[in-house]
Amino acid sequence: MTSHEPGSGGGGIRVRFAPSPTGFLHVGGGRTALFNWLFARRHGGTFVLRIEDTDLERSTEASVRTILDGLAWLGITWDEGPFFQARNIEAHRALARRLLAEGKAYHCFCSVEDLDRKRAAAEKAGSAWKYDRACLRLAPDETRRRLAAGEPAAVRFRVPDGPVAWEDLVHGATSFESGVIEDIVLLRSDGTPTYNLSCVADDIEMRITHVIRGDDHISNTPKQILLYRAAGAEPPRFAHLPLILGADKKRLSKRHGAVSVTEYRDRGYLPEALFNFLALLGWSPGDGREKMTKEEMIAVFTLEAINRKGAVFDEQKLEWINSQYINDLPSATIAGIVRPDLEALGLWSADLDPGGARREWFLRVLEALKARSKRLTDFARDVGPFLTERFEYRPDAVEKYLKPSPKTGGPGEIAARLLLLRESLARVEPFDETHTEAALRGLAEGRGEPAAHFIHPLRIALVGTAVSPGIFTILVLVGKERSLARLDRLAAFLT
RNA sequence: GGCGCUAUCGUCUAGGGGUUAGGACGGAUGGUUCUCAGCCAUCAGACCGGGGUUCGAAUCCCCGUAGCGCUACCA
Repeated sequence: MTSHEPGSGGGGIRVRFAPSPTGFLHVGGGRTALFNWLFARRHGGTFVLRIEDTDLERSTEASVRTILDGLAWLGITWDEGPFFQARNIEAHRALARRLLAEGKAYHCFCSVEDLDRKRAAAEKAGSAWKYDRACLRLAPDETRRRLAAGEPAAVRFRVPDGPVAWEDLVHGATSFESGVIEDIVLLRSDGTPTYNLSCVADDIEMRITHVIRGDDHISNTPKQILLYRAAGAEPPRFAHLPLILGADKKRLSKRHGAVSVTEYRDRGYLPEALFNFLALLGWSPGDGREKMTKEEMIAVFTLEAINRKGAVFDEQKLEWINSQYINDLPSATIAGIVRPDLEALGLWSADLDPGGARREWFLRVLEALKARSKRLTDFARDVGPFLTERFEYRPDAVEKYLKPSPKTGGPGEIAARLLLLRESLARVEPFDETHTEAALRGLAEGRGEPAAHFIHPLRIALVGTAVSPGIFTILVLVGKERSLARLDRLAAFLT
């Protein structure tokens, strides 16, 4: 509907996300997928998922699963695939053979050991190493003879001279002198294709029009463009995304903390929040909007608006966005989300289910907890005292409000206050916020004391912490019977 | 070392010849208040350096510097 840009006709825009299944879905990979997805959706294009599993040693099925799970969780849906690159190896080999036949590639008998040795020597001498094309100079007869003798040979691409330039959709004009590019290996001596070959062969076959990937691929791009040309194919457009950085401005990695998408899920982040945060890492709509739905992003997304500078992953901001999303969530939705956690803690019961006797009440508890929750995991942490009598008095709360002080007196006096409060609350009817508040304040006033002298110990009696939603809100939520019992319990604890 | 990319508050960013350089997170202060969170208000906080072009440069160009990335028969 909106695809009238040049290049979008005749088949439309096709992009791909091509992770290698050697681990979890990294947030950097997630963001790459996200930008590809946004771009495809913006232009009514096709988003292809391709698993680059040509490194059989390191690729695992578990990794494929976690990547797929991560994408699905983020709400990134693919139109085609997942395709497994390893299954396309024959096609990759065929391309290499063709280049060989056309004289655009050649056999190389140099051993990995020899190459390593030469490289190390050059490095020691302080000079840059590039493959010396020793095997390019071999006489055709000799090559044939050694091949016939069964000597293992890699296939190298003969990199043509001259500049290679492209108009990067993020960076603008970018160019390399191909003199600095060595003759890359297309086929290893065991006959398996390497990344650059497989990538180009598949992108050609899948008719990819836009390659949107990380900045770390910039130096692969001239090699691949040369390969496209050699293969007689039109190179796609390229867009290189800035890297996600840690606080030290180095590429985000495990030593910076959590880097996997599923890890953020487990830590209580909402997929919409992570998606939103990741999108804003390097891209902005330009009008100051921050909290945006996918649809709003799709409506205004352009690759040109992506920043060229690497962006530091700031978890504080993620947490803030997450709290915004949590606030918008109906408590019934939150109930569904926290249920597994509560079940694990043995705190769930059937009457909390939809339609259950305590359902309404439970939703009110969640509602009360919502404003101060930054992550979903906060609910499981805070909801305990509402569901069970088995909760502890937090040491920091005891330290803050139950220690003897000139103003509040010692434990005996605090306990006496709690008992007075208990007596007064026992008479409150109905037991709602207005009436309980009137009772407590009336009691304090009558004794010429600040209400806080009753409120703080009451909070600890009710939930064990120095922090909670409004005191009368939780008082009503805990309910009369249980509140009175808890006042007794704390009074007993103090004496 | 070589090649490449990048450079606006601590962080994410807007702006792209003339602006009091705007917003958000985080921080600080005040207000609301029973705590915390929230909310409201206010404050502090930036154009890497040097040259050029220009009446005028954060913005365009060059040089430098710094950071990062790549430099595999990994992807």
